[in-house]
Amino acid sequence: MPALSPGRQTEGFFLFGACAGHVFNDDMKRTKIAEVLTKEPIGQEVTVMGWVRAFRNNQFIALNDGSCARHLQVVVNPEQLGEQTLSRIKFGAAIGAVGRVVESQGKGQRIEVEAREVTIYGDCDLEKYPLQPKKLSLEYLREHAHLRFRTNTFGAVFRVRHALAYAVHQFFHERGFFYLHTPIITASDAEGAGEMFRVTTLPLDNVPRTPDGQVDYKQDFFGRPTNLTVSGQLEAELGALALGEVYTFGPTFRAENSNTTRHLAEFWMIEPEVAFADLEDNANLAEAMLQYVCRYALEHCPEDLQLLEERLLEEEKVKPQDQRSPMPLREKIRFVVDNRFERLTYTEAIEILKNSPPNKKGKFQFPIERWGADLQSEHERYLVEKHFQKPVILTNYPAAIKAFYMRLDDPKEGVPGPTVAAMDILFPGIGEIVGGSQREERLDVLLQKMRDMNIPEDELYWFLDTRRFGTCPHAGFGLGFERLVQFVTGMSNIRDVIAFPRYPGNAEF
RNA sequence: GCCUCAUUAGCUCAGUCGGUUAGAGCGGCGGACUGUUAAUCCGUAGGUCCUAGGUUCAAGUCCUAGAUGAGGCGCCA
Repeated sequence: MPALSPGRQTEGFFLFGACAGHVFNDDMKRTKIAEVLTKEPIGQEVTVMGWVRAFRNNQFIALNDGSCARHLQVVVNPEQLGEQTLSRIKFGAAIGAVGRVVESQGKGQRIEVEAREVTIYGDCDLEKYPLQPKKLSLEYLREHAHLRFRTNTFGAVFRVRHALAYAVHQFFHERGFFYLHTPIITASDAEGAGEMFRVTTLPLDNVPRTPDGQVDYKQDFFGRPTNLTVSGQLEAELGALALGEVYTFGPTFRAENSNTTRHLAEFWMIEPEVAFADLEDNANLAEAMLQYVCRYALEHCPEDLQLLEERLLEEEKVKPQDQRSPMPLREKIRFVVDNRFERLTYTEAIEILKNSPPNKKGKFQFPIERWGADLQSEHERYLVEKHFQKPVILTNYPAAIKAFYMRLDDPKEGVPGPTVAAMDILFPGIGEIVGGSQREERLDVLLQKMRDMNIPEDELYWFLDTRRFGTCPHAGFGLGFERLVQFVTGMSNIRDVIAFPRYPGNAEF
């Protein structure tokens, strides 16, 4: 690490990292580029630090420090600077500059910094540096994910991701929800949300066995088999039935061999759980939350979203017309904020799909024939993207295709079979972004369901205790955070909205 | 897990019907440049044509298998 200021390096870096504030070290104040560009403190001297994005005409440095999408133009005097320093101002180099903020003579920016002093913190060897000052493919950048934060696109994606995460907490906090940290390592695997990653300290090359040849988990760290969590829902229910309204927001793990643009083996999930709430309350909450966080991003990330919108436009130029987004990115987000989501039952959806042109013309790969079949993504896409052209909340699915904990509906005229109080929220381009339900709070109904579905009661005694003692109607949902980030940033592959994606065959970095 | 497509210079890609010495743009490097905006101009280096087999007088090009990547499907959030 190049010296910043002898004797105070450690403290300087600590402060810089810890509070992201103004103090860099005691004799040097770093002003963030976002602040310089917003406040435009003309005539004042500032110290800025960042990474060189372009050096033009031996004079003009485009400097970016990650605080915002825009670059600050730093103007240097090549004669005053000297050849030695001049030759080290290269794409990717970390530099600092001290100088006066002035109105720019050029057309591309309103203000610039006239540097009287330039410090090189870190050189960048461009023969070896994987990034180049040119357009790089997302696939290439994915292979260099440790450096892709330094590009315009990924800078924007991760600033927007942060804003969305912050907005999620703000939304729930404002409504009196408590943030509950549910366990990441869990012994429960009866929920059936997906394949699990085993957590063990047993030696794989010499696994202890019981006399009958089974793995002896009594000798494992926890004295029993444990896995990484696939959902915090069951634990969140325990919290909700005491604290009233809780939410979780944490990492979730699925060992499914999923190879798609919307699945990860490690992803972040938001799971609110609300006591004394039914399915309608649940749908209202999910809709309000999605609109709140989308509005927050529109208001707080205008420049990043503009950049991402232009990027998407550029990316879609090469696609045929019918595969392009019907609206520019920000308009699409605004549309979600301003319009009520379409709500309909599974039974109603089946009727629409049955009579839809693609079904009648045999265009669906899986034709809709009977009530009770699970909807394929082609059907969901038709409803969201063609029929309603807005987010859709589908409710009251057949009980047979949904999880055991969902509340059994009262029989209803015109509905061929038993249904549960489930809901899925479908977004254009993303598909299922939310899955939730009113939970089965009646012990006898729940036990019967568990027996029918072969779910062991004794392992879930703690879950069933909520129904044994002071049970109440309650509901909740799970929202895939990366899918939300996908929607808001317009990134088409989920691997590009999480810093270090985990998926089959890939755990780099 | 299944299906489809791709893999050629650092990156993005072209390479005709199987035929002589595999090209371009960008990027890099060297130089010029005191108002640039993906700066510009001049010069220059850079190749295991993914790997292993096979067909052929001859393979970047055709065939087989594998690896890697992308997209779609399933599983879901």
